[in-house]
This record gives sequence, C-alpha cells and structure tokens, in this order.
Amino acid sequence: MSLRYAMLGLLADRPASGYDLLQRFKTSLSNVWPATQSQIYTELTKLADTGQIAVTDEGPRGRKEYTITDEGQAELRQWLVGALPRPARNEMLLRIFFLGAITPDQAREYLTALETRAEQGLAGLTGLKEAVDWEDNDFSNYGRIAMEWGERYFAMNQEWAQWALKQMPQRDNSLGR
Amino acid sequence: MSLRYAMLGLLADRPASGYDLLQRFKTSLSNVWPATQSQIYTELTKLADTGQIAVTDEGPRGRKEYTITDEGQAELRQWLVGALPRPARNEMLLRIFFLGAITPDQAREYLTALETRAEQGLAGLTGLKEAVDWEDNDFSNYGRIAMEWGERYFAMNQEWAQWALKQMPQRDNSLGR
DNA sequence: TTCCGCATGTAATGGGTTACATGATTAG
DNA sequence: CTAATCATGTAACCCATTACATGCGGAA
Repeated sequence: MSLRYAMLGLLADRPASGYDLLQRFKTSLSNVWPATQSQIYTELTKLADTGQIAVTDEGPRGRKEYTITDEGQAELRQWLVGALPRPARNEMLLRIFFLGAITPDQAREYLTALETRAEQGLAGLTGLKEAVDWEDNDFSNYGRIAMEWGERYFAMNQEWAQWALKQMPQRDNSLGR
Repeated sequence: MSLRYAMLGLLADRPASGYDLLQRFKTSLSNVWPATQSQIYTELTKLADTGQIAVTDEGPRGRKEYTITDEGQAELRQWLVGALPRPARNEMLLRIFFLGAITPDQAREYLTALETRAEQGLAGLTGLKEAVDWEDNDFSNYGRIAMEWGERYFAMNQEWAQWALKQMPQRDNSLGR
C-alpha cells in the first residue's frame, strides 16, 4: 500500500521513468522500502490511470518519463499527515521468542550473527554517509534524519545483541545436536 | 511465511486450540507478529494436512487442541538456524524521506507523534514487564531478551525523535496550509 | 432466557515476489 | 559485432486483511 506513496514521493522530488525509479529504490530506499521491477511498472500504470502522475516525455527504447500531477501531490500530502503507520512485523524478534527450541550454542550463533550484521550495517551507513553528496534541499535534509535513525538503530542492535549474549549460559560443551 | 513458524513455536511451548493461539498472538506476540483469526485457522488446517501438527484432543463447541509433531519440531528448528531474516519494510522511516512535501509545522507534528508513541510504548512495556509472571523456562528467558530489545528500541526512537525535532527549523509562523 | 465469550470456518480483495518474456541502444 | 545496460510489460502464486457466516456453552 505504501509503494504508491514511495513512488509519488520520489516523483515529487523530480520526474523519472520506471527504470529511474527502480535505481532509486535499489540505492537510497532499499533498506526502507524494497520494490521489484514488476511492482514498479504495474503501479506506474495504475497511478497514470488514476491521474496522479502523467507521462511528460518519451525517449528511446520506449522510455516514458512520468511527472507527478497536482492530484498526486495532494494524495502524497494526505498520506504524510494521516494516522501513524502501525509498526511492522519483526521476524528477527519473533525468532528470539522461540530460541528455546534449539541448543544454546545455536542460539548464541544467531545472536552473534545479529551482532555482526548490526556492526556491518553501521559501517555501511557510515560509508554511505560520506559517499552521498548532500545537497541543501528538503530531500537531502530529511534523508540525513532518516540516516541518523539507521545509525542509531544499528548501534542499538549491536549493543543489545552483546547484552543478550551475556545473558546466555556461557560455554556449552555438550556434544551432538 | 513466518506465521507458520510463529504457530509452530507457540505449539512447541504447549498444545493449544486455534482460539488459544489467537489469544497468545493478541497478547505476547501482537507487537512482533500480528495475526488474524482468519489466518490462524487457515494455517492450522494446512499444518495439520502436512503433518507438522496433529489434533490431540477435542472439546466442547468443536474445540480442537493441536500438538506439534516431530516433523513440526524439525521444521521449526530449521527455520531458527536458517539464514538471517532480511529487515522488513519501514513505513515510519519511508515517510521521513518525503516530509519535504508538507509544511515544516506538519513535519514537526509527525515527529512529535513519533516521540509520543515511543514514550508510551516504553511505558507500556515497563508495565507489561511487571504484569507478566516470569517463570524459569526458555520461553520466559527468551521473552525477557525480546522485551529488552523493545525497551531499547522505544528509548532509541524517543531520543532520535527529540534529536530530529532539534534539527528542524524552529517556529514557523507562516499562515495557510 | 439472554448475553457474552468460546470456537470455527470461508470468500473476496489487494499487495508482494518470482519468473517469464521481449526488445532497443550504446559503448567497446 | 557483441555484450551490457536501458527499458517495459505480463502471469502465477502466496500471504495478509477484511468481511461474512455460523453456532455452542455457561453464567447471570
């Protein structure tokens, strides 16, 4: 349901083709709202049918460049000021609840993997932060705020995973699975 | 896809009917993996068909109590030691990217609402922590670890929202929408 | 006897993923 | 000429949500 708004949001920043949008989803939005090629083109057609975007240019290879319309802008704004989204499912946490079904060694492996991922995620974000050329516009400014969330999120996860490992019974020398 | 494992996980803890599972989803798992009544009953039928759970008792009003089978246990364990789940979509963050489409005042409202929710979420968890009677078994132990994640998560969100509000241009006195 | 809670099931719709399918341009 | 990239579109399947639909049992 939010895919359409993600697309409207990107098109509000600047006009783009389906292919362009796909690239932007792969880079800046991949961690936040992944979208497939299939989905993007299907949704573009729907949005054009309902008049929220319009083809404003055509290029080689059937390229169609879409621009957001006033109706689309209004729709986007309505979404942004609407009720808070309810938090999504969390598979990573769900697994935690059931770790009693595997051995403590295996459970520790899981927590260690989470710690590693958090560490790498943080490193990745730090790299990205330097790679991006931050401009002085809304999109960049709010992008930085989103990135700050990501950094804090990864840091929190790393610390939590370390804490959780300390809660576990240490060193299980039993053999076999 | 994870719903089946959530159900297997609960049934690994103890046998239950669809109705029982529904209650447990509503209480302990609602923040982590919400599930509807409809979904639970449909999935119970599938799991029974594939032999991962079995009806081990029947009660009044057509009540069927299900127990996890060895095959179900194996399936659950395989999920738990499998590849790390990829992080889910984050609508709350997605909105951040596009806040430039609304006024700074409206954007601040959004951030304030996030802060409030984090604060309340933290309070709710603290209350829950005291309400639950923590036993000395795996399910309780890992439940505590999951709860700790929740506390840290809400705290992080609250601090981040406060930080984000400080980044915003202060006090916009312009009129109009 | 009446209401609440227990208890189960199905159907329609929408969104997401994977796979299938095709073809034009451009750079080397 | 050939490979990589640009570029779009469709179909099948699965999962989740909402709504519909029914009925028993126990307590007041």
